[in-house]
Amino acid sequence: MVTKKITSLEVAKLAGVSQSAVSRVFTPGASASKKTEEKVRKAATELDYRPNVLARSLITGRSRIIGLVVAHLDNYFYPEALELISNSLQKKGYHVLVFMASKTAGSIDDVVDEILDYQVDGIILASVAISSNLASRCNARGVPVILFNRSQDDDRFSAITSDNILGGQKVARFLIAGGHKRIAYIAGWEGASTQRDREAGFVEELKQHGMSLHAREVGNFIQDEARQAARKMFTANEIPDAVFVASDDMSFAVMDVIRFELGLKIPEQVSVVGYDDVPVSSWPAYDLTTVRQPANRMVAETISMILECIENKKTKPRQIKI
Amino acid sequence: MVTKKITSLEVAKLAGVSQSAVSRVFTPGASASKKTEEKVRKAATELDYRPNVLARSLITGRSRIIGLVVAHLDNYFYPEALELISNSLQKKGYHVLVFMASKTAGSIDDVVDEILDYQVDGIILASVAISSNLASRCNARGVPVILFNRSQDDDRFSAITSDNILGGQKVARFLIAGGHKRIAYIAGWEGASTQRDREAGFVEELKQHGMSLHAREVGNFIQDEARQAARKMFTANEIPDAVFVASDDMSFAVMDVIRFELGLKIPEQVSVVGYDDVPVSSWPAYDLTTVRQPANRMVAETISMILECIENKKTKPRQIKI
DNA sequence: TATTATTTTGCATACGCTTGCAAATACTTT
DNA sequence: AAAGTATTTGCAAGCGTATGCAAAATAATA
Repeated sequence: MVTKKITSLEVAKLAGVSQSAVSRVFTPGASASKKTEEKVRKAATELDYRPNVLARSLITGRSRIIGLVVAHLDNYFYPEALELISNSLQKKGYHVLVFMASKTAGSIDDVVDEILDYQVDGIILASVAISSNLASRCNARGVPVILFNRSQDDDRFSAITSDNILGGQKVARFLIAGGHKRIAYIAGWEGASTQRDREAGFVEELKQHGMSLHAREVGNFIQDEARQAARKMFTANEIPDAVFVASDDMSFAVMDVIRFELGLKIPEQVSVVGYDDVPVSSWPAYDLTTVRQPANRMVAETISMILECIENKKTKPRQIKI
Repeated sequence: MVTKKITSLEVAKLAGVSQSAVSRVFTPGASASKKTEEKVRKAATELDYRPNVLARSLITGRSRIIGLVVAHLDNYFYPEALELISNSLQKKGYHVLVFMASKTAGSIDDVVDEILDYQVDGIILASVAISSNLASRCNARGVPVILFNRSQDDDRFSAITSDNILGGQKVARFLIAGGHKRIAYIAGWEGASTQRDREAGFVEELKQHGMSLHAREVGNFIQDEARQAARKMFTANEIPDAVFVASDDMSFAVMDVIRFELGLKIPEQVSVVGYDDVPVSSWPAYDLTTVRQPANRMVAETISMILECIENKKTKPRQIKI
């Protein structure tokens, strides 16, 4: 039960070679003759040996671990992203250390500190903001930080987002084309760049067509608050005939209020448009019109960017819109 | 930019103490005088020093990393569980290394190998089966393995499940009490213990009341297949007046088919009962009757069990039903 | 075959930390 | 103040691996 740990040294002994030889066999790109390689592999299998990644990291300085910070997994856009990210990294030989961050400001910094303790090769922040102080700390340690689905006015790290402004514009055009006159908006958390851009694009495009928001509430990307917002908005004097909700997640809550609490018909009396295109939105019970976030392309971009930063320390951070 | 790494030695120099002293200050339970502690902490803050977890692990043999294998994040029960697990472990000073496992059998073993490379202190398999061979390898290395939401006839590892038999029974009683006569079942993947137990309890309880399944199809826990199953089941000659679906995730697909493809009323013409109680099920658009899986209690039990195994190597694996 | 160019190998050191041990310091007690 | 006890400290070894260097083995060339 208390089985001894198998080290490269034991394998070396059994194979009749030096410890370095064993190491070389398991280090891609190192030189070892066919013959020793064979001997070593045989011994390794026999002893069920596998190199200790941690010890290796200590020397190489690379852990092949990527820290991922996620705020809320209840918005279904994130499980999807997480799955994609983890899978892609796995293929490249990296692995994901997950950290949950409550939205309380300070906690993020603590969390990132913990991440750094693990000597991660890079950090992905999914919809999470980072303090300027912490940013420099990561920078100082040469750990690249990438913002996923959020951008920040700080050129010390890269940010991957979809083109939320364009997305907002498209929704506006869509609703205008549908002949809607009283167009409303339910915002997400106003600290989020995604929220700001979506709204900016939306309002801007309305303006281009000589229209303005008929009503506006804030849902903070939280279903409960979105429900409140919807109740307020749709019990007012003149209710909107269309509403753009800043995330699918909130949209569902809004639709529920509109249909089941207030008894209005969607889309006959009110049109609802969401954002993200999470799987549920295509389920017939909601059948939500929504703006597709190209999650897989965003993830692909994120991965390639973070790997590039890791391989090549001098890569400059970039902000990418998809 | 290429900032030197700050090691305990540098802190020691600055603080005017030995390197061991620094280590002791950062090792809970080690002895250090008030005075040195102060000096060290001051120097550490000044240099922004934090101990290297990896180096520490190399010595202590504990990495404070838990490997978590998840198959599919698209069933919303798992994001929830993942969030809970990660949060709880974080509180205990552990962290989660996530691995996605495609359902293809072999890949699980590869994945677990990769996990072991990281010298994890324990492994949690969420709804994933493990080969017997691998089980012994983990055992040999003294790495506890815990099955979450699945059990297996192998007493080398612990398993945490809810009482799926009881759950199935309850559903049967509920439907019988509702006066249903033609009760059907849509199964999950038949290799899963959760599926088997749910069905066993369900069928058993029907039998107790002198009834048997009116129809049965297999959905494999996959929405597409559940849809197929529903189509087949509800276009037959005598359609069921109630159906128990082995997971919420499948239930939604089934409901969609019943309501929107076939135009039947739920619950007037057909009753649908699911399993898991994922958040969506309580949304009014579905308003699904479902069996609550006590996710937080299951997680709590999982955590306490795995920690116990880690602290105390001689803890025997146990199978727990909640 | 003798010579040179190339590849393979082992030795020894280092990565950043913890920990047993013994010396040194601080605190009690008579 | 001396002896004894408890606490703190530094030294040095070691965790399991990668890697520069020089020696040894092999391949290529003359």
